[in-house]
Amino acid sequence: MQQPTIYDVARLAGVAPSTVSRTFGRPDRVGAATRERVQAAADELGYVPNPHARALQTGRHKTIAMVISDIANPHFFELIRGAEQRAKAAENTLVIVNAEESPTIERDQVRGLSRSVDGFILAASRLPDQELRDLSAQHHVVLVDRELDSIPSVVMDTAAGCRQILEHLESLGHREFTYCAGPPGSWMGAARWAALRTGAEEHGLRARRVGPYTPTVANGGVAADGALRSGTTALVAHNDLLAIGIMRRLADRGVRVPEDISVIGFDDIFAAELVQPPLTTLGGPDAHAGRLAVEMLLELLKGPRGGSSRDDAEPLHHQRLPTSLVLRDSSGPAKG
Amino acid sequence: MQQPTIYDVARLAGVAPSTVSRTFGRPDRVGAATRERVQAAADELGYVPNPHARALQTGRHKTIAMVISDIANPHFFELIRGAEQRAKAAENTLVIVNAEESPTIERDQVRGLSRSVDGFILAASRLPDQELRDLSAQHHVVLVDRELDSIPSVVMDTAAGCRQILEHLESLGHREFTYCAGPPGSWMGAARWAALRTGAEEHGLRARRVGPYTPTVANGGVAADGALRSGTTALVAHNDLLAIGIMRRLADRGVRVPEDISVIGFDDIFAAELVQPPLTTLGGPDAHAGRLAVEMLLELLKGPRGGSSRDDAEPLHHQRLPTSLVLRDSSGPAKG
DNA sequence: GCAACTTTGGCAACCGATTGCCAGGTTGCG
DNA sequence: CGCAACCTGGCAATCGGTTGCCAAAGTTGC
Repeated sequence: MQQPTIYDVARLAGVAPSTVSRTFGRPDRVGAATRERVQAAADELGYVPNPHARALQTGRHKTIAMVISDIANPHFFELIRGAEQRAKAAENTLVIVNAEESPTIERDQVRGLSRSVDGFILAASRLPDQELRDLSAQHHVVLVDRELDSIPSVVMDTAAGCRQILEHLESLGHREFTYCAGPPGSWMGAARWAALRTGAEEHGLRARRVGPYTPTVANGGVAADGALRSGTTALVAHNDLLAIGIMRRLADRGVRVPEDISVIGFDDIFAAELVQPPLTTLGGPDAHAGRLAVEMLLELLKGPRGGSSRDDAEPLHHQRLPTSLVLRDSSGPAKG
Repeated sequence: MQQPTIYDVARLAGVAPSTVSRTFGRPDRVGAATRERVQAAADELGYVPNPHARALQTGRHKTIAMVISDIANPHFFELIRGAEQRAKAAENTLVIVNAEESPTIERDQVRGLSRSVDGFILAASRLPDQELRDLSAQHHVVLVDRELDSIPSVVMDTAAGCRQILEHLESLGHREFTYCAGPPGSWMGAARWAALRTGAEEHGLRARRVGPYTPTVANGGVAADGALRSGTTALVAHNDLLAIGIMRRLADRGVRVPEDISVIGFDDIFAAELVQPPLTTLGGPDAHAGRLAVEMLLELLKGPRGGSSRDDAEPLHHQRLPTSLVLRDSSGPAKG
């Protein structure tokens, strides 16, 4: 039960505790022979350094927290995967916590972890701007799927992505579309709508919006009904989950996809190609985003606050990753 | 940047650090007036206790780790959700780590976290028996989707569940079926096969097995081909992911489901009802399992080792949760 | 052969809490 | 009025490491 400490190791190896500490922390500060003796003793005892004791002294935990707005959303899988890989490569542990789409929970989780981790990656944070600013003033923070001031962030290139969608719709002969909005707190949702609406004109499209809806399959039903009333030929949903829910409802109501109406989602979650018809959706390099976010955070941790040279630091700040529209069967020529 | 400590609070409130500590830890040991002064000072400074310093002294972290064999498997969503809820109710934080289906990674994750958490919940652990025994001798461990010796565990009632599947197949007139096995390290997989095979006879069924396969959609292709060679009328897959992959391959090869062949999965992941045809699958109370696992672990943490009265502790040890077969369209009458 | 320099390893302070023990001040009761 | 029993709150040790500083030992150069 009781784990061995440096003192146990020191006694067994016949050296001082400080020497044991150095053997691990600064091996070059210790003679080769001694180092081996200590190593042997440590192995024999199965010594594992106590991260808390270390953190207490050094202030570094080699741990970073990733707060996910909704862990049940498959969109975050690859993000988590990528982040974990990168973290492990840097010998940091990544802990994942779930915010359940609730700002309150998110806040609590962060508070609770604030002394236990070196920094936070907030994925699709639902926290208000000001709170994020405060947070990033006190802790090391990297945002994913959200951009704010000069807080480092990595997002999918919404503008370019939405342009792809608009082009796609235009080329299929659509004259308008309806956007089924996500939750009010979603920065990504707002960005998507903004990009779609402002870009619509150039593509000769009229943009409408319904919602907001909580983006789950279950909520697709309401969203579909809401959108149908507008008599549109194309639906763009806040994300794939919502899009899939919409398609189910459409099928139930006898509306054919894509013959009667086209449906397009965001994220390219793994279920997107499994549903019937397979969903056209805007995907992005999620795993890469995860890796990048960790990398930026690690970078942030090196230079205490505000990079060395401002010129250097800037380009890292806001990363926009290229997206790609995955064409499947849920989008087709406009009816009529 | 620098977080306030009890010393800061103590100075501001004009008391000794120990009094500040007591204000939070043992409020009744401190006078009402003093308590309020301290509280006010703490609030003003935004004091948050440093969990490491506390852990160093008390040995308790109020944190429990949940190791998931593959975080990309939707099966674990609800488990995580339930566990998180229960943990939060007990004011513990739950950290989730991913083992990526690899025993090595799992081992590393556990080692790395061993001094930072009070206990582990291992979900679908891929570690060999002996290692789990060692682990549970040194730490507080609760198993999910696996049973071993007297290590506390919560699993779905495989035997009963498989009986349901067998009955279902029998009633549809099937005379045999093929089981597409999961990874070799999966205890659940072994348990499922064992239950299916031993129960087959009573239901007048002949059981065959192909595999093992890594249970992903992508691997369903090989599994389908392997199973088809056996010329079976029904396929039972290790889990829904594999089942979905199998159905895709079958569709590609022009085999109709369920007319030509029935497909049944395990877990009832959210995609199961989205695919075409919707998948018949054996589901269980995942969220409940998560809650229960945390509860058992908390219980374990109270009594250091070996409960108070053995009679009390025993019934808690192995929890088997009832499963239910969700009938959808992927299973139907045997061909011919 | 001796001064100057470099290794090597020990001492002790420190990180931020918790907690056993003790002292001073109140209160209660005879 | 005196003494015991409480109630409060402070002192100081402790948890398990890290690290600045120093001394002893070993090298090197002249």
